[in-house]
Amino acid sequence: MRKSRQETAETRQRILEAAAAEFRRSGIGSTGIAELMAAAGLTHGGFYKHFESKDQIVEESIALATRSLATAIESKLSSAKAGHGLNAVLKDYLSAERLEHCEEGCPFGTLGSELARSNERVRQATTEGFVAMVTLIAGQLDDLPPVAAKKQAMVMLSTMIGAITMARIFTDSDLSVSLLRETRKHLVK
Amino acid sequence: MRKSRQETAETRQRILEAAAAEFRRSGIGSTGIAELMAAAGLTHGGFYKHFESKDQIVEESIALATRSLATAIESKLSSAKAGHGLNAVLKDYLSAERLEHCEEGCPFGTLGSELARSNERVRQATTEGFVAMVTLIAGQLDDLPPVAAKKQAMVMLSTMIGAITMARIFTDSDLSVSLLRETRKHLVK
DNA sequence: TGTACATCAGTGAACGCGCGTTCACTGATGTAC
DNA sequence: TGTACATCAGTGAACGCGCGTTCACTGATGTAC
Repeated sequence: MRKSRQETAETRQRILEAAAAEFRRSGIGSTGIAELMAAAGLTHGGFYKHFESKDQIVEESIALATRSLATAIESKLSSAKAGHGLNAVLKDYLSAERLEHCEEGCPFGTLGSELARSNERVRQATTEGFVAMVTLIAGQLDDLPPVAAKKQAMVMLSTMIGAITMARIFTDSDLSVSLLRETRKHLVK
Repeated sequence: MRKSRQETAETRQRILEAAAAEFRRSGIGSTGIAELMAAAGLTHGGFYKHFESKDQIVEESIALATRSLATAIESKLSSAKAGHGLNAVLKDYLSAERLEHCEEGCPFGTLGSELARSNERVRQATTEGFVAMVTLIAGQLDDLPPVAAKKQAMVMLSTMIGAITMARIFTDSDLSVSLLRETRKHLVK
């Protein structure tokens, strides 16, 4: 049952989005092709009509997830009052909702240690995503010269990532909430 | 070829140490029982004479790894001049050597996102390890009241974890080095 | 202390399962005339 | 525009492999007398 070109393209995109969510929810290694295709409403056999390998969809879905995050941050920044953009981003990123919903969360936070062991292309996509987000955040630090702003933004972003990563591990949810709150206070000052 | 009680205990410890290193090097999901037993100089079949399951050794080896890290931090703190303990810890934790040698590194940094998906007991061991390390670091912040010192220490530690996690992902080693350096400067000030 | 038997650490083959990938097949879409 | 054929998205069975776990076996250690 061949599909039209448009349907094929839409299906590919649907698989990609399902993958970006499933990988963030369950991890890259623990998410099988069958699981990810089922999340897109298909059976596993058709996967290879759209992607060459699991490696390829990992790479593309990480790139998609970082682009989504960048878009979300941009929209938070542009809808906030002047001078309050960063605060809005922090409030969103370090919120209880993001803590719970890995599948829509920051791929650096949900997949960090797995990405460090991924192949060159995946790590390259991740690095580029990180740099793009650093640039966005640095744009908000207009009281600093550009180079210093980038350095500061880089530290801020990795601080946020460390906080959400650890908060997701803790068995004590008070501790999680406290870490997110204190991190926000620390970065906002 | 039964072994003496002492030999058996030593072997168990050797397997545990090998596991703590292999899990940090290659990840929990990607490290097989056979691989970990080989690293301890044994074959896979004997594993179940010492541990009930992979889950059990994961839990015990995470606890071991966090204790090792705590010991390393304590030793850095006690050998540094008064008031320079934190700086010594930061210099060590955020060093190029730790960046390279995952197998001896901080289990939070090398395994963070995998730990978040682990079972309750593993997450419990991780949470306890984190709190123990926070207490150590808070002890150095003697210009703050105890509660504030704990909060500050908690943010500091998760900042360090975020930085080493991201630095291990980047394909651009200048970026990694820069992130570690800026994080150190940020935390020392 | 010496002896006979029970215990058990370690080995390597085997089991069952899940995973990434391949393949033959189906039938709707795309294309050439 | 209509027709005949080629293409190919999607299905589900199958393959090969690696993994966690089990098991029969070996021979050295532990224990009871």
